Amino acid sequence: MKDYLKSRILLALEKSGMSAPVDILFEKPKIESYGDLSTNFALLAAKELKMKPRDVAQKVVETLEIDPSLVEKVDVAGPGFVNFKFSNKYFLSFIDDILEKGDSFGRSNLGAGKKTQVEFVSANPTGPLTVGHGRNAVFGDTIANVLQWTGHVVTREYYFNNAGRQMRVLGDSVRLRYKEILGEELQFPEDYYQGNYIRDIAQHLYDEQGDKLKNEPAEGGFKERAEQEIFEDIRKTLERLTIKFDIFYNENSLYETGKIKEVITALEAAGLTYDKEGAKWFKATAVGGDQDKVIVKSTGEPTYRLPDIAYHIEKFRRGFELVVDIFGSDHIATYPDVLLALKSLGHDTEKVKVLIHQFVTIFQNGEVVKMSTRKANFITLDELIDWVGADAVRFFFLMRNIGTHLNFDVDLAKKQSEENPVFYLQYAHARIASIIRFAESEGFSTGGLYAGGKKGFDSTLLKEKEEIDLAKALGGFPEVVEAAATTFEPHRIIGYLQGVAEEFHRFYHAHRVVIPERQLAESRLALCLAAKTVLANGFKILGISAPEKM
RNA sequence: GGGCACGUAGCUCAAUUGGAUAGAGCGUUGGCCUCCGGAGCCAAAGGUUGUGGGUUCAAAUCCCACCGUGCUCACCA
Repeated sequence: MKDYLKSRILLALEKSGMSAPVDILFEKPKIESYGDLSTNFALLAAKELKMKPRDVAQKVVETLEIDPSLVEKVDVAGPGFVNFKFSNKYFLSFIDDILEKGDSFGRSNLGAGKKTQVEFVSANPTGPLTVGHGRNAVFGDTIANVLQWTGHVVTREYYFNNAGRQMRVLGDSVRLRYKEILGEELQFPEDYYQGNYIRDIAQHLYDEQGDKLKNEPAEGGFKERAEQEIFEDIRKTLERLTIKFDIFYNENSLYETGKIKEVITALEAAGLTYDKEGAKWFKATAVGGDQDKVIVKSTGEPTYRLPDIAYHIEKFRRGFELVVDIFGSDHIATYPDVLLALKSLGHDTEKVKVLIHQFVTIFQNGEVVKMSTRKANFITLDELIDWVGADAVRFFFLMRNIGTHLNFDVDLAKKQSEENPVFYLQYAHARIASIIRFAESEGFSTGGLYAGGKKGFDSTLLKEKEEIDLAKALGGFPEVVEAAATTFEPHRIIGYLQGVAEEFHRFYHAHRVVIPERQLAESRLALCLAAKTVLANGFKILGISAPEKM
């Protein structure tokens, strides 16, 4: 529709001897009575044309030729907006389109098969996932969904490191807890992992092997067992949220295949490194960075930057045309160095999209709970799912723009679990399902409304305001999905679906669907089916369930 | 102190990326079930968009200053 209007406007401009020095863009006016679509090109072009905005608009409208069965009214308003009001016929045509496309309605080829990687969660296996990881996980998975719906070929990837100091401490924490189970009195260091899950792992080892491990060294089986159990927990937690990864990428492989060395060599060859105080530095200041950074410590161990750079080079080498990295605001200072190094090695960093989400602040008993994996005072993602359910967890994390600091009041979430906003949407879906069941029990065949490309209903029988409004809302879905993809903001889909649910409930309260006038009933059933389809497709993207009954 | 992000109704957040009268949910107040699901609908109250300047036809949105909050400034990841 936008393309059509644009071409007509360009034609009209030409006919009246004006050129368009600006792009013609459309938007939906906030106020319904202004029309269905609006453009401000006259306001933008006025200066260039040395005319009043309203005159430009007026002239174009006068010479505009538009199919009257699609557009009912065109007028000039305010300082020079041109408003278009569409016909009911146009809105009702959405119903046919939705029923025809079914569960693929909303898909597009915006991404044109672009090979895309979404890297998210990427938590090292040192403890259970926390609420903070939850935001990352749910957001990342949904971004991946949105990109898939817009025609990207997506790989979901989890990057982790099971080597290094953190993991050594983890293993030793388990060892000490194991010793405690054997009855040994000891001082458990404050900077070790305090969580009860460490005790659980130690207990499992004891249950299986008794005291056979009492002389096992810190580096031995304790660490391996801890990693294995914790990873299994992480995987299970993610699965509860319907999150599945295609690849778990181990940082170690970058060392084993010599990729780390290659990066050092490449940076050296580019003259971007120097040695100082026994460490190797990346000369970031030479390529626009604010300060130089260490890439190899004086101990000979690389800092996190080096594997990160190598990992991203691997992403490029593997052929990803779009690389989406998702992490929390605590990593805000780390990625510029990495991008800088990639760029100076000749890689196209435009392909990398870094999405940073702000922290989740947990309130419990009216107090802020500071989260730390090492200290045991964190709320796990599993607990949160137990309290409010997987659908609500996903929905809550997706409702808000990732740029906001999210306040999550656990007590409130628990208490209000039945009045959660997610239910408003799911209720609309379940209600439609119920209507369809009822209609079938009254002898209607909803399956026959649209079968094999043949319509079994007449949408032009729908004339009520609530019917038109609902059809209008439903037609906006593909555009919203595309907007969510281009802006990387899935919360737009939630706002949209709420509007759809609202229009549906309004329609439902104003008009009965299953009525004696058979043809009208069938048309309304088709409208209901279309609404159900849009809701279900939206839920699919968000990763929440579409219940037939509640 | 530097960098990044944020500040919108009592609370949690939106606002089509610079558009026309700033919107939802929760909470508050008042209505609506002979009827396909009342987990719903309708209505009301609630705002100087942190403050002060600037840019233009138009600013919650862009620029500057200040106030406040979070994250971050490692040879930890």
